[in-house]
Amino acid sequence: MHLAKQLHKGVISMAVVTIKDIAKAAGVSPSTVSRVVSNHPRISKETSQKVKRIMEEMGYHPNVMAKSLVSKTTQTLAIMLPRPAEELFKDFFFGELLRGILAHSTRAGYDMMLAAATSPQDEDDTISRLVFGRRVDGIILLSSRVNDPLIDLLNKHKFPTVLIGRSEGQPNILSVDNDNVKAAYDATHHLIIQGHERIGFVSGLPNLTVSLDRMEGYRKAMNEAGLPVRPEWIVEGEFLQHSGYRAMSFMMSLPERPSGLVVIDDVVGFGVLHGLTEIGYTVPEDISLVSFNNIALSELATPPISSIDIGTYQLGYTASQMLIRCIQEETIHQNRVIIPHRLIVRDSSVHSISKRN
Amino acid sequence: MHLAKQLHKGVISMAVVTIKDIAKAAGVSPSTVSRVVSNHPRISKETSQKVKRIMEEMGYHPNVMAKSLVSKTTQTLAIMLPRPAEELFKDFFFGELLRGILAHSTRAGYDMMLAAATSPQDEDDTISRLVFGRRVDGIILLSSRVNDPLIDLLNKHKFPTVLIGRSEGQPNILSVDNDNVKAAYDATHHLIIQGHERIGFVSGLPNLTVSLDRMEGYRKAMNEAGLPVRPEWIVEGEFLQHSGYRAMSFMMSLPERPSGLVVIDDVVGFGVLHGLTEIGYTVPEDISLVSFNNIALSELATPPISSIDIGTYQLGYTASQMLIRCIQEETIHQNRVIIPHRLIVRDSSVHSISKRN
DNA sequence: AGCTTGTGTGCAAACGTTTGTTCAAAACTC
DNA sequence: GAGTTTTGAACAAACGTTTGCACACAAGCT
Repeated sequence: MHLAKQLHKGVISMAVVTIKDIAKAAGVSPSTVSRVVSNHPRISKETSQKVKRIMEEMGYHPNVMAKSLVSKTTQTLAIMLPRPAEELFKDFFFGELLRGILAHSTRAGYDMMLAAATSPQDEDDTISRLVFGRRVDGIILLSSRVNDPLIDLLNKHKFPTVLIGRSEGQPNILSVDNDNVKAAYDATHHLIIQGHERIGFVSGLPNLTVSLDRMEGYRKAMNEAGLPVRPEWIVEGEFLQHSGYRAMSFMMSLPERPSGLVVIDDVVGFGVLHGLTEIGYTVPEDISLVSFNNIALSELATPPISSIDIGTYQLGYTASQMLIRCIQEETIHQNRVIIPHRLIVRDSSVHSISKRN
Repeated sequence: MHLAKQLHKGVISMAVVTIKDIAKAAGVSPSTVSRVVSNHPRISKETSQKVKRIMEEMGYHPNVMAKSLVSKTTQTLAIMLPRPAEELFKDFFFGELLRGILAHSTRAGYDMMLAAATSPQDEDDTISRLVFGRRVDGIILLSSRVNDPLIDLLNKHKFPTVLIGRSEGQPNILSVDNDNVKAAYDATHHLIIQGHERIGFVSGLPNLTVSLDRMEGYRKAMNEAGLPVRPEWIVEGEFLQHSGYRAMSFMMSLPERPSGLVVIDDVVGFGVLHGLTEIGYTVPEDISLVSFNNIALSELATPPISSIDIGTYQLGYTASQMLIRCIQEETIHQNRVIIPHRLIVRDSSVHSISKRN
C-alpha cells in the first residue's frame, strides 16, 4: 500500500499520485495506465475499468507539464495585449471581446493566458517565454499597430497567430477585423444624409490601423458628397473619455464649428457628449454624434448614442476559431475574415420623432 | 556544427535548440549550461560568457515545460471567473480589476491564465486540470458565492488561493475585499442626511456575499435612523443594466414609492437612471441615486451618478500581492485585507448647488 | 610538504508523461 | 492442428530540464 507514503507527504504538501502509483496499485505497467487515460483502442474492457476505478480511488490527476513536454503541445493559447494596455481595460469593448474569445476556446478545450507587457523589451521577453519556451500553442494579437515587429516575428517563425485588426506589412497573416473603412463611411454618410455639411472626426492614436481605416472611410464619404474636410476638424487622441472631452473643447472653440461628429469609440463619445452638455450644447440639435463599438452603455447615455456595432463578441469568437483551426492544421478558407458591422441609429444623431428603429 | 541539422528541421518547423545543443557547441556539459542560465555562483566568468554568447548565436530559449516538470513550479497564476461570467465581462469593474491584478503579477514575473467555466462539472474539470495537474502555482477566485465548494476544496488542499470577496464558510482563507457593510451604510446614510426617508435597495443576486453585505449595511443605516425598510423596496437582480431598469419599473409602480435608491452596481445604476428619465422622473429632484464601484462612465452619466469608489484596481493589485507572497511562503500579516472605499458625491444624489466636492 | 578549504565542472538520476517496439497468448484461418 | 492474424500488455527510450554528488585542481593554511 502506498497510503503510508502518501499520508506522510500529505502532512507537508499535497499527496501527489502519479501514473506509476496507479500502475503499481493496479498491477499493470505505466504505459497501460497512460493508454487507459487516452482511451487507446488496444486496452481490454476489464483493465480499463480496473485502472479507472483505482484512479478514482487514489485521486489521480495527469501532470500537464509532463504531458506537454513529450507531446509538444500545451492546449493553451495566449492573448497578447497591446502596450500600453490601460485604454483597453477601461473600455467595455475589451470585456466583450474576451467573452467571445473565451466562449470558443473554452469549448474547444484550450486554456487561455493573458499576456501584458509594459515595455518593448518586456514584450520581447514575454513572447520568447511563451512562444519559444513552448508554453502556448498559439497567440491572439490585439495590437493592430501600423508596423508591429511582433507580427513580423511570429509570422517569420510560422507560429500560429491570429491578429484582431489589420497588418500593413503582413497582409497574409491570419486576421479577423471589421471593414473599418466602410464602417466609418457609413457613420459619416449617415450624418451627411441628416443634412450635415460640417462634420468632424475624433480619432484614436495615429499609429493604429483602426484609426487610419476609419479616418479613410470618413474622408471617402466626405469627398464623395463633395464636402470639405478641414484639418482642424480631425483630432487625434486615445480611447479614453477625456480624449473625447479634449477634442470636443478644441473643436467647439473653432470659428467654424462642425455640426456633426464621428467618434472613434463610444467611451470617447461619452466624453464628447458630456462635454457638449456641460458647455450648454444640445445633442443632436446643435451637434450630432455617431461613434463606434456599440458598448452596452451607449444606449443608456442621454441622449442615447448612435453607434456602429462591430460585432465585438463575434470578433473574439472568430479569432479563437481561426487560431485553433490553424493549430490543428485544418484547412483555413480565408486568411482574413471580416465581421459585418451595422449602424445602430439612436437619438444622438437624429432630430426627428421617428428615431427608434 | 549543428547548423545542418537545424536548417534541415527549420524547413518544416521551427528549429528548436535545447540545452544539450548549447552544451555540445560550447564544449561543456548540459548541467553547466543550466547553471549559466540560472546564474549559479560556481560558474567561472569565462565559461559563463562563452555559453551566453553561444546561446545568443544559436537562439536558445529554455523550455518552460521541462523546467516546470522538475522544479514543480510554473510561475503562472490563474484567475477563476465566476460562473456564469457574462455579467462580469459586461462591467467596467472587471477590466479595472484585471488591470490591477496584471500590473502586479507581470511585475512579479508571473504569467496569468484566465479560466472560465460554463457548468459546475466544467468548473471542477478546470480546477483539476489547473491545480492538480500542476499547471498553476496559485489561484485568484473571483466568485464570492455564499457557499462556494471551490473555496472549500482549494482550502482543504492548502493550495495557494486568494479570494476577492468574502467567504461565509472559510473565514480564514486569504481574501481581499471591501467593507461592503460599511460602504452600503455610507451610501444609505448619505441619502438619509439628504433628507430621504423612503429609500430602496436594488440588489444583485442573493447568493453573492457582496449582495448580502451591502444589503446589511443598507438595513443597518435605515434602522439606526429609525426609518422603515419595506420588503418591496428591496429588489434583487443581476449586475446588468436591464436588471436596473426592471427594478426601477417595479418600484415606481408601487403606491408608496421610494425617493432614494441605493444601487448595487453602476451599470445597474445606469439602467435605473435611464429608466427613470424615460418615464419622466428627474434625478435627483424626484429620485436620488447612489451606486457602487465608481466605473469611469459614472461621472459621464446625465446626471453624473454618485458612487462608492471601492478601489477596484487596488483590489486586484493586492490580491496578486497576497497570492504571490503566499506562494513564495513569505509571512503574511493578515489573512483578510480590506481596501478602503469612499463615497464620490455627484449630481444624482444632491439637489443643492454645492455639489462638486 | 602536507592538509584543508574553495572553486569549477561533469555525471547521472530524477521529474511524469507518451509511444514505438516487442512479445506472449488468444483467436482466427483452411 | 499448424500457420497466421489479432489482441493486450510490458519494456524502454525519449521529452528538456534541474540538482545532489563526486571529483579534479587551485589556493590558502601551518
